[in-house]
Amino acid sequence: MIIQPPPNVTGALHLGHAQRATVEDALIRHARMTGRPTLWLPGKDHASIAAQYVLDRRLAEQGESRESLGRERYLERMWQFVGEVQGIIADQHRRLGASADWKRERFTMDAVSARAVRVAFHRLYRDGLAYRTEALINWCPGCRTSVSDLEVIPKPEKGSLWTIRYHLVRDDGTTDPDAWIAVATTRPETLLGDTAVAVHPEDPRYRGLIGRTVRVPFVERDVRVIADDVVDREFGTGAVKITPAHDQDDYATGMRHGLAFVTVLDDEGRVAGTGTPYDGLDRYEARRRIVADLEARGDLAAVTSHDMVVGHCQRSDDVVEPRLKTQWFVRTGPLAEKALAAVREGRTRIVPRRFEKVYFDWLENIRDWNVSRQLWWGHRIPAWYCPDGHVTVSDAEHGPEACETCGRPAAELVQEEDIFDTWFSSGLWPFSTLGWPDRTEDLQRFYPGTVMETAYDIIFFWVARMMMLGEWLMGEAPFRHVYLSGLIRDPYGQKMSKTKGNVIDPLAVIEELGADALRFAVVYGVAPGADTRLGREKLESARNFGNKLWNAARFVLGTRPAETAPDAPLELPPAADLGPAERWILSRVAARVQAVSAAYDELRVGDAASTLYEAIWAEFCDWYIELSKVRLRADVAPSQRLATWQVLAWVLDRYLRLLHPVMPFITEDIWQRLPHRRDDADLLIVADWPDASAERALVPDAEAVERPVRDLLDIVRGIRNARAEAGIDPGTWLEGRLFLGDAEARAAFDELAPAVAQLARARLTPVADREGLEAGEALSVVIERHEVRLTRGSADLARERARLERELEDARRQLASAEARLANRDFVTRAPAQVVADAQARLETLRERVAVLAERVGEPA
RNA sequence: GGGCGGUUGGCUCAGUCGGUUAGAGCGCGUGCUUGACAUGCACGAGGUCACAGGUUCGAUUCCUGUACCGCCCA
Repeated sequence: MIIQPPPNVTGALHLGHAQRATVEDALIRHARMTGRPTLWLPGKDHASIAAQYVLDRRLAEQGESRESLGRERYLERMWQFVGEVQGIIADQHRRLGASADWKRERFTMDAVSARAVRVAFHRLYRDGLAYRTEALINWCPGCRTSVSDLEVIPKPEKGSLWTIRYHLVRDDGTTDPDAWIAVATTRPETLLGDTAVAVHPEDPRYRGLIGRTVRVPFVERDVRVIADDVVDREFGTGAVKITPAHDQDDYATGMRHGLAFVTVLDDEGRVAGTGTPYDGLDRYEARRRIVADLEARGDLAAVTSHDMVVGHCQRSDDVVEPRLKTQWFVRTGPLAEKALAAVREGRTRIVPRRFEKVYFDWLENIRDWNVSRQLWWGHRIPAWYCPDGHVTVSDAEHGPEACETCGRPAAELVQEEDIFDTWFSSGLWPFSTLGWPDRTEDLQRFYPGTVMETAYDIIFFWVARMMMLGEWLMGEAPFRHVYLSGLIRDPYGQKMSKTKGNVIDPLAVIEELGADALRFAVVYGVAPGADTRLGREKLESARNFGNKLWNAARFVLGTRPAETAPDAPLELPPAADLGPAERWILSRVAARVQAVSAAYDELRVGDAASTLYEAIWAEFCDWYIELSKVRLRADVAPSQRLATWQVLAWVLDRYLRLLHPVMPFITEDIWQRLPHRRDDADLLIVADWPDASAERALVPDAEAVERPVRDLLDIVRGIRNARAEAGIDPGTWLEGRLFLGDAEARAAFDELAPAVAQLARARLTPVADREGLEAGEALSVVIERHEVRLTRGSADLARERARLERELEDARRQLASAEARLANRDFVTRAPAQVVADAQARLETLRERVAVLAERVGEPA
């Protein structure tokens, strides 16, 4: 069960979505094939700020604005706009092959969500966790709303540090032109809201000034010099102005010292209410004027350039201003405690594990959650105020019937103008999508979910909030696993962005290379929490892989023996008709089924993809298909030809099933053309997942089955290498003799001789012992306990000798190292017996190899 | 300032509980119209596993420190 973290309703599919959707889809498809009940619930998020930002720009093009329309008409336009674009992202997910339950698609602004928001807030209010107060919040003058701490992006900037003189006030109320305290500030315009000057209590420079009164320029406000040990004596002059209504630290200082809080900026970031000529000026214009005026009156003591960090709005990039505002807050302490416990107790696991620390740190230091936003697009806070100042919070669709406190009728109540932070409704998503607060069948069946997948940069926004609200309102964490994916970057490790122009559009990739290629490329080899670099090459190699699979399927389908009935079911031949190569590939398949199943179970989709790439390309195509060609030839007994083809079809069927979650289109297409078992489903998407133990039961002893064939394949490789090194044309057939060092390999060769000959382009006559190899000057290939001697005069014998000498030298070096190791008494006595035994066996093999090679080269061993 | 992650062939990344012989893809070189596939096949070159110490019979792997890169938080 997976609830899709809802993408922004106004957005378009980007690679991050594509990657997450692919992982989620692969997990869901795997679960579906294993017969588990699955639900993948898709949705869209209304994204207040982002949506308003987009709509406002559109409106501006038409010469309209939020203000000119008014709230009601603005919202009409928004719904209209959302109606136009809301299908886009879902369609794009469909094109990617996302097998979500589209009938249940949900939207954070639909009626069910709206009700969930009201009920949740009412519950929190009743539980004493929602309250309204005036507090310092982050204000974005561009978006004209408060924003979350997380939406304020600190950016380093070159600024200035202005040193300003505040003159001391004499007993007669006039200022002393010759006595002042110089304060340093990066935001001189805020001096209009200063209500104190602070120095460090132990700073000898200012000890005599503590308690004195100074006058703030322009507003002519008299404020005291206070002592507070948060003041950094090293910064500037060691004296700072205190603006409690416009600075986080000053706010705290103001609270400690009981200072006045004077607001001097309005919603648009203009100076307001100061009674000075600066009123109505933009904050930066006011800054310039104030600096100039200070200079004119001789109170600007110094200006120095200053490196600083300034908070910008994530959405509009405006500089965020701290401001006092009356807002609704959610008390996070009790919520965070539960959310922390769920992970600490292992009820929810974060993958990869190291992100648990990030989650803990954040929740342990969380501040109360400011849920009010001064926007229109979103869920309006269900709080009503009566003329006497009473507050009524209601979860009823049309609001309360009367004031909860004094009973005044609804008509006299006024609803809160503000809406909820988008993340409030997102936080309810894991259960609001299932019908909460009703105890629906879905809710009982599918809550909590299995996996929540999202990018790690969104752990606080989504994961933490869903955890808090799920624990509190449902009494249970909303998911068992939190899977954090990494970010997709360009081939140089840069984040993709439109301004950099390095964006890859997933839809263009789907057009050109196909959805399967895109899916494979974005999951191939990726690990949870690790960023991925994606470029053209990787996309093309994913496309090539699909092409390879397609061609392999063409081979299998095209070599179907005429004897097989067209509707013959997929089945394996009797064990007696299996050759060594067939047993080998079946054993390899069993290992892959095991590995891929484990990978999906452990959410390692990237590993599943890599494993299959290797299995299908390097094992099935490069070796088994090549081996099978010989056994499909017309001169082979029909029963064996049939058996071979059945194995080909069987293996292809297994790999199609294993690959289906990642590449659903091509696997389904091919699978439809293959024969099936009698009890198979009609569609691969709902076909059975292969069972690892059943596959293994076909060829129980993996090592006994695989080793002889592996040895023969190594011999083929060795012969190819020797030929190439000796400069023999690859088309030339060679004659040779083959000595095999063990009975298993000999038995395998009895059956595979034609295939080995074909692959190595060499007709090999087996001999009983090494003496039988003597056949004049020619190529020698020494593999493990086996040896091949090729008689062919066209070889460049000097090069052949050089190759053998190189091999001999290499073998001697390895032998020396093995001997040294075993000569070490500490190793023999302290290392585990198995390791020593392995080393011993290896030593023997190397000795023999050195002896044989030395003899071939003509040197004494 | 605190925390996290990374550093492995030209590039991108794997590397199991520490076992001596470190893998893959791309790129590169050589040769191939071998009847599934040139989006391909075969073969090959290329790595003192960032650096310095430590633990160990043995370290790419574990520990400490250093350098550099990236990210998160304040």
